[in-house]
Amino acid sequence: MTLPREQKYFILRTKPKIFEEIFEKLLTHFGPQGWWPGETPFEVCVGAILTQNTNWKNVERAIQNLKEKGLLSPWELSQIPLRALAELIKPCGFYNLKAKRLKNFLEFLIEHYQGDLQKMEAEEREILREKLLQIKGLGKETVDSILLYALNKPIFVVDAYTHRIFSRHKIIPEIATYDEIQELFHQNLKEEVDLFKEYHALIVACGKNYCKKNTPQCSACPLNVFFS
DNA sequence: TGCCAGGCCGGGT
DNA sequence: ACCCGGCATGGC
Repeated sequence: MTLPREQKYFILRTKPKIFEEIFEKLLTHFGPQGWWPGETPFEVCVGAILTQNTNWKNVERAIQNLKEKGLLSPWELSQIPLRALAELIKPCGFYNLKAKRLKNFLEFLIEHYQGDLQKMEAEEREILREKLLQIKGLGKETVDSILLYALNKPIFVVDAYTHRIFSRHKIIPEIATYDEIQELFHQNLKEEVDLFKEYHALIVACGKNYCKKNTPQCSACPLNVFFS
């Protein structure tokens, strides 16, 4: 796939190293982020599902509730009734939906890997990705977050911030799809887990602090130096 | 007060 | 193949 649409926007022609340069600029500005904010791979999986279209602060509350009840492990969490689970994760919103989605993921994890994320990690990346995408409620971003941050697979996580920041700076077209954006990162970066982890985290930092939805001018953004 | 947040699904064109 | 409403809480 080669971004057949709107190729005129494509800045790589004149700035072939732009993806690496942006990473360096963000890293210098924000410093290392050390993502994902979670103590265990399982907590990362739970957080990835709960944070769908949701402020991370609210997700922290939900996770804290689970932690206090000692439910933050696959077997424990699979035992709690759906209704009770929904009640516990209420602070993160969409709680009925997300309770079911957690259950769907747990069912898959236990059925195929006996609740052992290390066994899941042993799977080949693309095979596992396709399997995870079959789970109802897990889309590309959620699955890729789990693959990268919980299972250490080299795959780039694309999110709303990635799309907004890179399209706003004319690096990608507004209509670019998830797959197209992801492929650009893969084509223009070394395929390293730590790089992918840090890069996505830095994009989120930039999106939260500067490239906000309602401030299109983005005046203090450290990336403006590329387009002055 | 209203808009936004680290999406995804299902039904309708 | 897109497009859109629904899902829901808490922060600013």
